[in-house]
Amino acid sequence: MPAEPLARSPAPPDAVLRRLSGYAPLSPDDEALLRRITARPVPVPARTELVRDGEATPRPQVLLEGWACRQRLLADGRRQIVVVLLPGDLIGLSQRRRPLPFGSVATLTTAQVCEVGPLRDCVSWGDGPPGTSLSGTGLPGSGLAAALWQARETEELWLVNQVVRLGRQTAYERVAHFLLELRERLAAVDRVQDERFSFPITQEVLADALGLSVVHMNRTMQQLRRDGLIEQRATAITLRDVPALASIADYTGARTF
Amino acid sequence: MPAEPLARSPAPPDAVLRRLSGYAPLSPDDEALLRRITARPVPVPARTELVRDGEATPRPQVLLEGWACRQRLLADGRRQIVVVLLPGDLIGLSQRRRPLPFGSVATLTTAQVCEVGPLRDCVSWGDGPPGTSLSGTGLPGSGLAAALWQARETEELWLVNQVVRLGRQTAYERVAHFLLELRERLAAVDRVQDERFSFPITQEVLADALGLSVVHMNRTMQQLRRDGLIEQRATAITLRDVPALASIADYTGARTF
DNA sequence: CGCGGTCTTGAGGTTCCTCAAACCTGGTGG
DNA sequence: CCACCAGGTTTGAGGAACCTCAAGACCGCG
Repeated sequence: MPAEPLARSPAPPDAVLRRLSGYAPLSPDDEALLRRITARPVPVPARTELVRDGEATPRPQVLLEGWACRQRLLADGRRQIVVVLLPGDLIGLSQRRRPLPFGSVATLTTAQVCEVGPLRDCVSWGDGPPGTSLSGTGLPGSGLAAALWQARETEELWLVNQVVRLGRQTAYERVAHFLLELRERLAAVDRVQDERFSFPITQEVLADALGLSVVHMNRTMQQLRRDGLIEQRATAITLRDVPALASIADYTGARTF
Repeated sequence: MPAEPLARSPAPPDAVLRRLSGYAPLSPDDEALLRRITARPVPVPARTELVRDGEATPRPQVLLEGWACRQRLLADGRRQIVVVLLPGDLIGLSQRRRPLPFGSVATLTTAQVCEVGPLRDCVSWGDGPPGTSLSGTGLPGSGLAAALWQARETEELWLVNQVVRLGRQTAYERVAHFLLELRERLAAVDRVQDERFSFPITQEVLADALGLSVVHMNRTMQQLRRDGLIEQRATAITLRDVPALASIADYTGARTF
């Protein structure tokens, strides 16, 4: 921990480290590498494009502070946010043989971002679950590679959740489900206190994430407030009744099962 | 090609091989391995569960014939099909440290399935794009590992497509978009002739995939037929005007860009 | 011939959307 | 200090898209 009395309140040390160590035990070397790599974050304003759509070889980056999203725009201007990215999330780690229209990545708020090219070079993904290295043990490997693998699996889970929300849930259910997912993800990087967390996005963004119009988004949020399920003040939100929300949303977190 | 005059019309040799070799050049050894592994397909009836939801270590399988899907069920019976699986698609290749609610995998039609455990053991995913092995060349590696990697990337693309369809497109657009995606995927395994391909699923399945009710699904298909965009006979479908469909759906294929 | 599964049609209702305007809040400049 | 503005939230009203319920038609199959 730094000795200087930096009074920045929203700076729980190193979101990435927290995230990844939650997936697999990291060796001191792994931790040192991560700390070194993320030592020089760069401030980025809101609405900045971090990865262009169709880039085959995006620069590997990590989001240390602030929110971002992966999104796709339709020709007529409609926007769908595919997934919201939170502190500790990795961006552009996987390269492809062919450019694919995965959508662009852009910041939603001012953010702290860090290039982590070394992660791509230093880490052998071969240690991830399907690899040979540890297949003898029958268990996924440990260390940075395993954690990165698990992070990728988790990202896929978010996509599945998003599909279910958009395909088969009502507006009310969608918001509840989405809030619970955010809560779980933010808790993993120590950003939830008493079911309360920072919520720095506009209803327009929320609407684009959940496939709704701004107006309906607004009315749905009001309903949740009236029902005593959430409470919103300034740029923070409190989930007043997590079990009720979970029941409404049919929420199955990553830890359940 | 086999010498026996097997009159089975829908048996273009080895969908997996076609799929994977489209992603990266395969060595003769790779091809031999694939052929050997998929030599003994097992027939499976429709509506058979291939992977249970939440399984951490699913058995690696490959779909050689027929259609399947990854789906998630809500407590009240609503079903969302997350992704449709076609001949040549891989199932359950990635294992996880923790069981995650990815949804179950089930056949939609009678199918030919093959267990491919060796793929998990024999292949070092470390040769995939983010690995060290070929990072010196600046290009993703070649061979089976690279192809498997690319297959995984492509699956993620299907999820993104699905999110955009469900979140921001009308029923009409969704169907058009979905049909174009199927066409492209089936073409990759040589199952499209003159924009015509087998389409063995009911409107109920289609509805569950596209987040619609059966009734509305039906009316939407009728509209597409009336507009001369598609033609359906028995269990096959013909796309009569691909450019028009692409324009309606704002379709960006995997090859475009 | 009857039967189950699928497709189709009709009618009425709900959810969600669009358009439009009002309101609120924080910041800026006169 | 106040007028003004921009961005965001809130409200109202009417309409479009989509849903549910229910029944009938079709079709392959035993």
